[in-house]
Amino acid sequence: MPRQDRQPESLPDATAVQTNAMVYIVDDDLSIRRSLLRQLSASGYQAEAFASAIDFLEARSRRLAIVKHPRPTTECLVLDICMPAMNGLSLQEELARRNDLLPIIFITGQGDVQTSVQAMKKGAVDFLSKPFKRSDLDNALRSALSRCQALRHQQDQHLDALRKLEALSARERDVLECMAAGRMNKQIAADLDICESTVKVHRGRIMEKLEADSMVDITRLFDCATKGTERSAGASA
Amino acid sequence: MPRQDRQPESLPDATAVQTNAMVYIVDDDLSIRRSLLRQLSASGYQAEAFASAIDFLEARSRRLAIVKHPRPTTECLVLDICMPAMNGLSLQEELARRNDLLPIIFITGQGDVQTSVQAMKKGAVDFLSKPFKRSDLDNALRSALSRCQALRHQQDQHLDALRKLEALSARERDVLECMAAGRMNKQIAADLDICESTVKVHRGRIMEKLEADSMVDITRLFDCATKGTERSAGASA
DNA sequence: GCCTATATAGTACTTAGGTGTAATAGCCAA
DNA sequence: TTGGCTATTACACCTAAGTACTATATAGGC
Repeated sequence: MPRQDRQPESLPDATAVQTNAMVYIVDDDLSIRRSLLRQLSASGYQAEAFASAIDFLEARSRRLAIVKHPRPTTECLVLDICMPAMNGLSLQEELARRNDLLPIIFITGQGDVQTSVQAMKKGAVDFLSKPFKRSDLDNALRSALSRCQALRHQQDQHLDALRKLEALSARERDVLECMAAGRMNKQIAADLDICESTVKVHRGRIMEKLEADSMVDITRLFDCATKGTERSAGASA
Repeated sequence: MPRQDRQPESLPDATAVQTNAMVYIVDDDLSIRRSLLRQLSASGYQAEAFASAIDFLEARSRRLAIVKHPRPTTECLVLDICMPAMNGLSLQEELARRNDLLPIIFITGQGDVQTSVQAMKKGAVDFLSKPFKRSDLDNALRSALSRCQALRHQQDQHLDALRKLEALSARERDVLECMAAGRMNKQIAADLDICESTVKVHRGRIMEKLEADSMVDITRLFDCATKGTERSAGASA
């Protein structure tokens, strides 16, 4: 039986991170937005500015609803802390609530220690006080976009694994769990109180549905689907 | 052939994090040290205070040299930023250079945003400005000790995997890599230009040396040893 | 009722993997 | 030089896993 081709599993190239990168700006100050747009453009990024957190969230919901799964660009957010209506920290929290892994660089006029620490604890990439050096922002952008790629790659793998597991029937999942625990067919049969030939049938279907060639593939797929989508930064409030 | 018993692979119990926990204090101000020692004691932690970063590093080197591998206690560091000779950030860097995963809670009198962000970017658990609420410190301690346990568990697994791989001969490692790539015996034989029976012999020895019962074990062990000891926090300067 | 998906079981056959024994050869250190 | 470790190959044997086909039973949807 011919197997499907395996995709080359391309890892992100660290040197070409900002190719086609998109940087969002959220700041209530028009002059700051203009200045950032200019600078980002000059540094070779695509950029889009929003005057409020609400505007940004709306645009983001719309965009994610349209393009859905295959998000081609690497992206990050440059976010002002102090804004009327909804401030930067609230926007950060809302994005986290939406499970949106968009990396955030905070910028602020009069930042205090407590706010900056709070932002960093919740996973911000950097926290720059105005006025900041252009190189500081560039470094932060590189870091943020690189993190975006890494997170997206990890999340894509996780979602792909989950999607495949969902294609299994309940019984097949039972068998898969036993397989991932390193049990042999006869042991699985005893565990589930069925006979070995049945286990073999399930196993064959599992291998087919999961597009796996070997127990190595099965183990990696299972572990990838099983581990939570761990946030790299400590998500303690 | 009877296999060795497998250890129960006990995961840290999140509710009992501070059992036997050790908290180190580094601050040049005697009154602060005394006050922290009192508070930590009252909260049920073991605590030890040092007047300078140098003192602490010396004590730590001595201790790690003696007890070596099995470090029984969960531990973290409460560290002042502003100290003569070697300040808190430098101590943080030195610990990172030593590959010491000790989680750090910074405390400071007159902290500025830049310093706090720098500390957080390098993986600090929290950054408290004096005077801070007792509950803030307690929360930070819980978070730090929990991170300590998680990191240590992860590091122990990684070191154990590496130790086992080192027991393999060069050729056995070649075969192991092919196995971890999901290759079959005949393919491995072709890859390494040896015959299949030889591959089987290597494979048997590998299973024995790695104390593995199945390809599931092999895959997990290999992946655990292969992945770098990733620092969870972004280690970008 | 018919069709489909699923779970179950059995049989027969093939391939892959693991074990045991034996033998040869190179290398290094006592 | 001898002894030990490693790598290699061969052969025989056994177990585990995978495949193919058939068959029965159940549940749900049209």
